Amino acid sequence: MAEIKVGRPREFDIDVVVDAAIEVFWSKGYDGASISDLTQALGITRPSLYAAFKDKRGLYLRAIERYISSEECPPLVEFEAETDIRKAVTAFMTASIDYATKKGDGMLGCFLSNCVSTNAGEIEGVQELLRRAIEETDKRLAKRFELEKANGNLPADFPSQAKAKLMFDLRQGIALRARAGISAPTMKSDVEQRVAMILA
Amino acid sequence: MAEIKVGRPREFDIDVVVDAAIEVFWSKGYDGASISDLTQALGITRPSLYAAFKDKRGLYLRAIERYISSEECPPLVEFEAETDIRKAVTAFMTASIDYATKKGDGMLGCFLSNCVSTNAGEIEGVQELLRRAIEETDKRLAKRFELEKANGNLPADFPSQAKAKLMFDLRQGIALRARAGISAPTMKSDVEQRVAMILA
DNA sequence: TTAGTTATGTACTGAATAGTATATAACTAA
DNA sequence: TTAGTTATATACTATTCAGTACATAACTAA
Repeated sequence: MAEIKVGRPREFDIDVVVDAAIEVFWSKGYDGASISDLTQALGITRPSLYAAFKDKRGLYLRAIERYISSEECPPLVEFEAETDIRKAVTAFMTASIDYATKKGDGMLGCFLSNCVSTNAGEIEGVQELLRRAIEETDKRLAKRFELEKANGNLPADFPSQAKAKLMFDLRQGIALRARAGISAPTMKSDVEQRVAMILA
Repeated sequence: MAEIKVGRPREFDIDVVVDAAIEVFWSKGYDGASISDLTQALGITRPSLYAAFKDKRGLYLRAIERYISSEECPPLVEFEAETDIRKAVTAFMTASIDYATKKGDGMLGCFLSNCVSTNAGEIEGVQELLRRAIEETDKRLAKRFELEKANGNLPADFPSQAKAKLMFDLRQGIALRARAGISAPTMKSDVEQRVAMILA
């Protein structure tokens, strides 16, 4: 498919704009974020927004897709980066807490957990994206465990799938607690115990 | 405080109305639920709504408070009702899955997790209510474990607090998965393993 | 240059929004 | 009965909303 460019080029970087949209949706919610809120935060005009994303829903779906596919999710990245499996699990839990609490008041928790999930039954296409995000994260976590098993660092009967889901689900609890204003240090007091449990 | 009643009495049961409001907010979200949506579902007129709850936010806070304080939360109630602790934990997990998946499409998951949490940073008073809800649930769960310890059904060093939070956090994962359309049977395949882990 | 194409800026539209004014109905207390 | 009080019903208002029309600016291809 040869890309033939004609006409005036777009004046903004679409990825930058979508990143900004994530922030707006995250802090205000889908219904709470008006087009004016968005255009102001994204630094583009209304017609540009509609030309690039068709409508508000189009921008929202695009934001979710970007959030899912980007390698930005710190807990997951840190889990995969740490060489020692115990340290990796610990990093996942710690990063989950930090990520959920460090951002501004409106962006506490997790974009998927505390924003997207609200519209899963309301906006066409959201539920599918959310489901894909969950299943892919489960797989990524389990993959690492399988690798450790192959290397003999985990017992052969280690239930990678179940443990992956366990870690994921625990993270949702952390996201909700962060959203409720519960502090990082409070949550971190349970990390060590949980890591031991996950690897038991 | 002697209640002196004067004038025309309210024609609707306020608790019934608030219950209906929970359903509307849960399925449409706070911003997504219009006053017209609400009055229609509650079967009352606009002026009645404003007279009884001051404004939309007042009704929302009232709905959250009722959801928290009511004994309706099935997982918690079943956890407290079962006599055997292992069966009780199993009941909690199973009921969490059933409760999150059995309701209509808009009401999947959990009202607190998948609706209220979205507005925690946006509407004055919501974060405090959410936090209270979490802390009280943690306490209720831990209390049961402490009771079992006193009766010698759990080891003396059983970390009731940590286990309570664990159960709560797992439930949030279940709520999110339900919201994403993941089925109850799929989630139930992990219950036995998780129960064993909680009581280990 | 020039024709064709696309993005942007301004200004707008019709619909939906939260909240209210006013009149009336229905109750209580005496 | 009657005066006082409160809920309801209808109808409204001012605002905000998502989405768009139209003119203009800026680019590409030739």
